[in-house]
Amino acid sequence: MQDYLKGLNEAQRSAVVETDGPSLVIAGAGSGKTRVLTFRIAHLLSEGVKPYRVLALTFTNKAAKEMKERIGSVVGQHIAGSLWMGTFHSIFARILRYESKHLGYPSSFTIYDSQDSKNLVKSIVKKMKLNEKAYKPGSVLARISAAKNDLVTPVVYARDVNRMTHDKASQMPMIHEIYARYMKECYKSGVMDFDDLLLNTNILFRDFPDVLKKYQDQFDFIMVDEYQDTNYSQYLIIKKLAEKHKNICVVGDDAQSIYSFRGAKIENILNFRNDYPGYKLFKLEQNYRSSQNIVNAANSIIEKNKGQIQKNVFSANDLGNPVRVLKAYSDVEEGFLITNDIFEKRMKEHLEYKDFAILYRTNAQSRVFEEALRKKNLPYKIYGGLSFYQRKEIKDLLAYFRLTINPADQEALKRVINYPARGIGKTTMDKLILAADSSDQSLWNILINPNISQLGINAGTQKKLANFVALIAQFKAQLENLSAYELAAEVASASGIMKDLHNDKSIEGQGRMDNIDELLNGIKDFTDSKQEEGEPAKLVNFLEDVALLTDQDNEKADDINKVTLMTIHSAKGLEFKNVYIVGVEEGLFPGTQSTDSEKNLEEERRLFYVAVTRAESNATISFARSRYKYGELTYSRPSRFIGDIDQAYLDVNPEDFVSNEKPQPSFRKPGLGQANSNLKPRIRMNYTSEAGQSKPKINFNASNTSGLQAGMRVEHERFGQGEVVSIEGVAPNVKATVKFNNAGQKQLLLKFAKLKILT
DNA sequence: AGGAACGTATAATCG
DNA sequence: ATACGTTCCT
Repeated sequence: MQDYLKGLNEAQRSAVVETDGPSLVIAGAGSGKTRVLTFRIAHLLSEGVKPYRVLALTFTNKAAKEMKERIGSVVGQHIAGSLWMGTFHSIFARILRYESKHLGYPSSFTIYDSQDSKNLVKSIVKKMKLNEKAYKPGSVLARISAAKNDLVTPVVYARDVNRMTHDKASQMPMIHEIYARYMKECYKSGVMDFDDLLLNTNILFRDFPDVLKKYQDQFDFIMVDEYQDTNYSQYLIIKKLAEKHKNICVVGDDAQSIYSFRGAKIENILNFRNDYPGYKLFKLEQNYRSSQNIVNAANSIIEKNKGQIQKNVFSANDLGNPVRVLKAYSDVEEGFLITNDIFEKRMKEHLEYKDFAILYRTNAQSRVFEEALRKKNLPYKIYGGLSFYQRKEIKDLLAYFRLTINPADQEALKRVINYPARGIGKTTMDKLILAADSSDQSLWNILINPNISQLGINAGTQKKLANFVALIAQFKAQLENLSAYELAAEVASASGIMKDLHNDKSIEGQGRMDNIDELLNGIKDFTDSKQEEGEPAKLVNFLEDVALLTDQDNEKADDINKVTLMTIHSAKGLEFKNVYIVGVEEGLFPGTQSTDSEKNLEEERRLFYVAVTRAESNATISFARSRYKYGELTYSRPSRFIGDIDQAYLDVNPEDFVSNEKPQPSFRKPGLGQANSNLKPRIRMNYTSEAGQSKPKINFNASNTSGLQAGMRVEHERFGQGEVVSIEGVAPNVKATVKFNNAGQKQLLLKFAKLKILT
């Protein structure tokens, strides 16, 4: 049973088996951190700890899902399935739904994404008649977010001298007031933003000790991954939950702390010893991922930072190749150089596309690489940027879903009340909003109020409003009866979205239609698999998942073997054989915003460290002497970070570093690159190539499973072939446990599962 | 009310 | 460069 301990080194093994009391695991890059976490949880479970008494917080949903599967393969999927494992946001959203009544929220609260938040801020600024030039929604929101992450409420904010001085200095003295109104509007609309999920959890635990006690009792063991990137709000939640049993294990690496811009406090990991005296310290220092050259080069970078936890990361792998530095004259040439290199290396070394990743500082840099890759016909996938769920047509449909679940959701209402066009315009909306504000009610309440006729809206428009209300009410009435897919399909057609897109015969319109199809297919998949596993598969459940998705959670099956393009931030935790770090220039990496303080610069340097340590065999750094920014040609010098790398591990042409030479604009031949690059519609490959991919195979005919018995071989549409382990339950809720060859062990409800009996 | 045409501000990193 | 907002016209 304890075979899994055999493959671990000594430090890893201690970190796995010493589960009592507080532990701090300092995990250097590539040191097998995920294995340790996985085995530690599996170890707990195999010792008889109940899965629902284990809370494990990860950084992304994807990480949680993968870890769950790995744990499941040791202890069984059904056990792993009952773990409280997920991101902070998803776990505490779940708790907040159970406990929402304490806070006066509906349990069906919906979640604003950052665009919704921005729109709300914008409308508040307008209402307050503030200067819209000075109060940029993004900046205002950043201040509000920072306050929330520090658990500073609007009242406290107004008394906080530091914050107020800061706001005055940046010409936005009224932020505290915007903040107060923002909170009020969210409350009124029954919505939370991302930060609220954590803030409200804190409020819940602070004001309702019984509730806190319940969860303190429940969670015997708590584990937190990427602890160096937790903010104060997250820190305090964990601290309170761990207070009773004190079985808390945090894992992290101070050298990889890269999220201070969203409130992460590197101090949380540095001060762990003060919070939990008597803690055990485990240091994972052997890097199994990268060659010696890469580890050494990375070490020489991070050495330039001060105040770190002492550690000695080393590699016992091959020496490997030095870190290579490439110079390009322009951003376009950079694209060609890198893609050529990938093309040739793949041929020469018989590698696969998935062995290559292009990492950049900002999403805006992805474009030239996309174009270069496309010209060379190399398949690629992009993370970040405009994700699938941020597309207009998708957001429109999701807004209908949100409104169906929570009609008070104001941003959702504003978004779709006149889409597809139904003759409800600005004038009408202004009247409604005025009424909502003066009576302190949600827009929806105004709409369903019989006194609506007194608002001076003409009879024709009133009729249109009534129709809209009836439409949403009709959807709402079906929330319980219909599955997620059934209701979603109904909403898509009855709302008129399908018809509207169908009428648009342009290429873009066609693409939008495909996207809606794809979303519906995704919901179908969601519904099928939840039903098969005997879990709720209503629209509410789908929306819950979608609201908290990250870029990385959208990966498609046939996206696997492609070149990866992503920001360095999203590459954290991942690894690739060959990594290209591009745009390593002053003013871009480090960015101009980061060069003003040593603290910011150190974070940028950690980011660079993270980038280099993603590579297993080869790391290549490139910079361009000129590039387009905001549509303007700019010139740049190689980044100071390149100089941070010890020359011994570097392969660079010294001539490229004569950085004072005058850049030569003539290198960009007009007509090449930029000029002819707008030939094709800019649709991302990873979404175009597989519209309809998830549609059920037509010729899969499921067998009648009434006579299914343990030991039989079966085939499943998505999970492939497997063997029935056991059958339990009485009709119609018979459940089969099936061990699939590739997908692991699953429990399936026979009334939903489509299984073909093979033997 | 709703669309076309024009002007302008904009892109850091994320759940 | 382009996405977004405003203005103007129907």
